[in-house]
Amino acid sequence: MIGILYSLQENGAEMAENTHKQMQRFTRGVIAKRTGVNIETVRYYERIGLLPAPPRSEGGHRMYNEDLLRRLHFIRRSRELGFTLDEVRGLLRLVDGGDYTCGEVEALTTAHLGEVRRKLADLKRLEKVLREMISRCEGGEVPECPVIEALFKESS
Amino acid sequence: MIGILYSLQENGAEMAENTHKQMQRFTRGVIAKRTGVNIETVRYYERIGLLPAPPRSEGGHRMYNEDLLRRLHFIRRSRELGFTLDEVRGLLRLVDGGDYTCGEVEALTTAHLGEVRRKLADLKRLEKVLREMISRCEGGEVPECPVIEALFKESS
DNA sequence: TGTAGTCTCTGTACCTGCTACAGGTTCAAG
DNA sequence: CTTGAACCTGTAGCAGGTACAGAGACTACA
Repeated sequence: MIGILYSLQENGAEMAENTHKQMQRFTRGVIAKRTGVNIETVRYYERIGLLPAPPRSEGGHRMYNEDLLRRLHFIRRSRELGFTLDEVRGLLRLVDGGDYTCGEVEALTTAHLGEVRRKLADLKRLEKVLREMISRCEGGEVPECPVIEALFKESS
Repeated sequence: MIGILYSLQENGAEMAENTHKQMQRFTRGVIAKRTGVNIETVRYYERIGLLPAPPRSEGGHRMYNEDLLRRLHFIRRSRELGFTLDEVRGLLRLVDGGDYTCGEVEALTTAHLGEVRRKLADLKRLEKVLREMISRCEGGEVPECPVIEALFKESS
C-alpha cells in the first residue's frame, strides 16, 4: 500500500497555532477570481463530499486556506476539460496519494491517460480546422465548410 | 456575407427521390453505437433546436440520414471536450458556413481557438503528470504526490 | 461603541443537459 | 396476421451547478 504522502485534507486536530495564519478571509469575489468557482458551488462540492469541510470562525463562517483554493482551481480546470465530478474525485485521490495499491494506481492512471490522449487528439484536429478557417478568412478567401467528419474521426 | 456553401440541413422540399434511399432506418442501437448518443438525447437536441427536425415516415417515425449521424457524433465529441451546447451550436454554425460576415467568423473562431489551446495546454500537463505516475509505479518506486498546482497553472 | 454596508449562513427552488420510464402506436420478420 | 422490437409523446428524475430569500456575522468608519 502507498502511504499518505501529502494529504491536502487537514482535520481540526492538526490545526496548530501557526497554521491559523494561513486562514485568510477569502471572500466570494476573491475565490471566484482566483479559481473561477463561485461560493455556492464551493458549498455544493463540500455537501457532496468532494471537498473537506473547512474549519469555521466563531460566527460559523467557513475559513478557507490556500490548499483549498488550489483544489478548487484544479476541479474547475478538470471540469472544463470534460471530466465528471466522479472522475475529478478519482484524480484528486490519485494525486493525494490515497490508499491505493500500486496496481490500482496504474489501472486508474492508465484509464485517465487514455481518455486524456483521446481528448488531446480531438482538440488538435479541432484546432487545425479553426486555424485553417481563420487563415482562409484573412487571405480574403471565402472559407469553405470543413466537412464535419474531418473534425473528429468516427472510430469511437 | 458568406453564402451557405454546404448546408447539412435539408428541408423537405429538397428531398428528391434519389435522396430517399439514404434514409435508412437507424435504430436506437445503431445510433448509439455510431455516435455515442442515445435516442432520447437526440430528441432532446431536436427539441432545443440544436438539430433540424428530420422527415417522418407515414407512421410518424423519424427518418435519420448519414449527415445527422455525423452531426450527432460531432456534438458528442465536442461535449466530451467540455464545450457547452451553446458553444457547440456556434461551432456547428461556423462549419456549416452560416450567414456570418468574415469578421464575425474570425472573431468567433479566434475565441474558440483560444479556448481549444488552453484546453490543449491543460491536457498536456495532465498527461505528463499521469505518465510520470505510471512510470514511477512501474519502476517500483512509491509515487510521490504531484503537487496540485503543478497540474494546472493558476493564470486562468 | 454604534451602525451601515458587505459579506456569509442555511435552505430551497430553478436551470442545463441529459436519461428513464409509462402507456400507446408502428414496423418488419416470420 | 401476429408478435416482439423499436418507435411515439409526455413527464419525471438525476447530475452539476446557480440564484434567490431571510437572517446573522464581519469590518470600517464616525
